[in-house]
Amino acid sequence: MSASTKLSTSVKVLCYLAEVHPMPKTSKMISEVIGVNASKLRKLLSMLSKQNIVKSTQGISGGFVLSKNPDLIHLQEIYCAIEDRKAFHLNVSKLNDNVNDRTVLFNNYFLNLFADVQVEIEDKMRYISLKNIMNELGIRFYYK
Amino acid sequence: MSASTKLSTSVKVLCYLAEVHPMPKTSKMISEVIGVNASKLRKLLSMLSKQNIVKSTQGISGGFVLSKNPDLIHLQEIYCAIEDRKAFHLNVSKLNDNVNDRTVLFNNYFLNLFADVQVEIEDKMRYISLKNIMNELGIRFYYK
DNA sequence: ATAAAATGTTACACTATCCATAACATTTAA
DNA sequence: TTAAATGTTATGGATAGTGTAACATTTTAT
Repeated sequence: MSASTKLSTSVKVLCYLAEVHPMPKTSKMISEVIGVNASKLRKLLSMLSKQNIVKSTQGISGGFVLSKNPDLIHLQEIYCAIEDRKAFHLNVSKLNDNVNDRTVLFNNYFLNLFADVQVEIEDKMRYISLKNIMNELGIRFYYK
Repeated sequence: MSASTKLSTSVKVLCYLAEVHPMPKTSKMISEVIGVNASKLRKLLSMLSKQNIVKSTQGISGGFVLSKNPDLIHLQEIYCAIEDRKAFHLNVSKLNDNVNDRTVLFNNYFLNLFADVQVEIEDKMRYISLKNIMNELGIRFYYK
């Protein structure tokens, strides 16, 4: 799953959980609504759970619930929860005998450039909440 | 080759061509300096040639030359020359019977968001010229 | 307590993509 | 005319991604 696909899938799931809040939904139920394999959803949701975006409970009548209000969940934290690798990733040259100072110089330059870009992307996402998205898409939700 | 690797490799090559300007350099020569396979370099350089960033001449004593001054070559045009796909690419769901209006809604939302991000990245790159980079890295070049 | 049912994680076969290189057709200048 | 360069296609091996299954672990309802 690409970073962008993971992000959009996560948002779809979270919007669904916001709509049906506070009813816990199992990965199987979500799978049927979203159309993504339940096992894969569990992997995604387990990461969101570790960052306290959703709350999971096991056992009978368990499932997943939003752990905070949609206006407190931002795209940036979703993105960081599901993606450790950066959006722009430089495959720096393997260090061998042929690597000279010049190569190191270039690699550092692009590493910095891509880091800058990354920061800008995350800044943009930091100001978009789940509530923003649902409002924009005309999805009603109930919370608290 | 990832987009970022193609970009940094291209810049390395272009800097080298700027340094030795106006002497044509063959893909084999460049390969030995940059440490990237000559065939792969030709593929990259052929794309740069189509966007008039380098000029190629075939035959004996042929090779590649910068086609304009380093201060007129910007990262954005290099990036566009070598990469058709966007940096952020949404794998939109295959359209089947299960795809409902909701899915289309989400896909459009993220398509727009990623397009915005793409524009910002390109804007950033539009203001970085090859000359900027060479100055910053302390690489002297001769042109015209 | 026990069993049912959920998450969380690992494993796996299959596929697709990537990558380095080779091979060859095409072009061009000496 | 020929040598030598680019431009493009092909290829085989490695690598990564995908969808799914399997199973251990946890937890609640009875």
